Amino acid sequence: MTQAKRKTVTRTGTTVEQMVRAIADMIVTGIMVPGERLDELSLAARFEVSRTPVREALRELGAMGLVGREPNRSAIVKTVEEAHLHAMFEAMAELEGICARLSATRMDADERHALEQEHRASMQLVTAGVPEDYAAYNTEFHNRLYRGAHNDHLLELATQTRARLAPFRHAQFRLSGRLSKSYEEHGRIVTAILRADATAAGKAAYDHVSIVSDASTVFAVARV
Amino acid sequence: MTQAKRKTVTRTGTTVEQMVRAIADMIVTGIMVPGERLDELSLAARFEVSRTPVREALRELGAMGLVGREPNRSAIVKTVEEAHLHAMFEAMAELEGICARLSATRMDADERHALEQEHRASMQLVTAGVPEDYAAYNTEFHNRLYRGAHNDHLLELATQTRARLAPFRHAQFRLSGRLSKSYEEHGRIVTAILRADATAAGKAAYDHVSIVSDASTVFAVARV
DNA sequence: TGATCGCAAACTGCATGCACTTTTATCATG
DNA sequence: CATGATAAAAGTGCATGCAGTTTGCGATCA
Repeated sequence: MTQAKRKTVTRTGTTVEQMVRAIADMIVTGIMVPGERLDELSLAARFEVSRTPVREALRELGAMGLVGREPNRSAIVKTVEEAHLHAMFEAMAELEGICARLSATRMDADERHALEQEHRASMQLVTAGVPEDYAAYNTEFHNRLYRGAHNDHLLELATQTRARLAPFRHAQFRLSGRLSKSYEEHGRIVTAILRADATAAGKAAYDHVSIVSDASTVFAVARV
Repeated sequence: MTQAKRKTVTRTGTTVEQMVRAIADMIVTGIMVPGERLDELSLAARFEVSRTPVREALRELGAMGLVGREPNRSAIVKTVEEAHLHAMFEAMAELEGICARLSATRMDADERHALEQEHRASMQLVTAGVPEDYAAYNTEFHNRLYRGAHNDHLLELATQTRARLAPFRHAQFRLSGRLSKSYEEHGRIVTAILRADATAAGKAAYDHVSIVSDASTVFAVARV
């Protein structure tokens, strides 16, 4: 049968897909900074492949909006300039609002139960005060909201937008007090959803993201 | 397809970009039907290029969500199955609603004026009764709404979603009466925006898309 | 000194080739 | 006659090569 080459058959498919993920990760985590050139030869060397798969990966990253490409010019990590950053946070807030609103009426009993349980459990993380741990939980919380809307496309848009904003939201939980504030805001969202109060849920989620936006912008401006 | 040799520099970018556009167009206009296989060699022959740029084009179309790709398998025109179709229309409605709501408070005088003028002018298209012409105007109308929100990211999400839905919305204006109905609904949106009534604009746009959704679903189901 | 031109190195765009995988056609077997 | 094995054909994944474009740098000249 097929011998699993060196790249074992983890859920990653082709070489290109692995590279897309790897590069996207570097951009999103800030290892690669906006404006940085991504020349094909270096990347090929770095990943120990030829230029062909690198080119395909860059093409895909371009379509994803993470890198900019112009003919006969190196791909560059896209600068999310301030205006667009604000736009993205605003869009994110709207999307979260929609997801929460729909979740309020569409989540089934299991989903509601899980949401509540997890939220309660997260209180420990707040008191523990480890930003990384809470950030991980936070991501899961929001994903739960996106899934709760029972709308695959919305899930896709929200996930995609969130991924692009990740680098700018990275340090938010280090701000003093933000951790417990976040917990409180989550609480409002959870309560509204459990009550099936769509409007309240939507508003709570919208506000939640807006606040994050304010908190993060400082950071983003400081860094870029 | 006979003018591949010399690329007229100005108009289109690279070969790949041209191909992406061409293929996307074929999918969107229904020339290529969902499920159809897009094998690299045939496309290469068709466009008189080698497989390399074809592969890159398919990669990009995959990222755009128009074609599905799995390792070692031909790319296929994506079937937007019914469940997801409904999800996408719903998401589209939400996005349009947001754009209209934001447009109501953010459009500047020029934009408002242009919106109104164009809408008025479109009445002629209704009486003329040529679905293709009205469809073209309709696209422009909606783009105007997206831009009016003054939010690049939202614009991107809306454009992207709309592109994916295009094949399923294609025949809507052939339905008897849909043309003038559409005009009326546009009118409601325009009026609300000119009045800067954000809530009304949002609702009108949401409803407008929802109705299109109903009208198109019949078509989609019948065809797929 | 500084600006400009020209050339070579670096890099991208695309073609071609080969290895491996999937699909299809053929044929043997119950 | 259906079924399963199997080999050829078709197709994808990636490497390599070459031509054209961009870029960096040094020589030339005002």
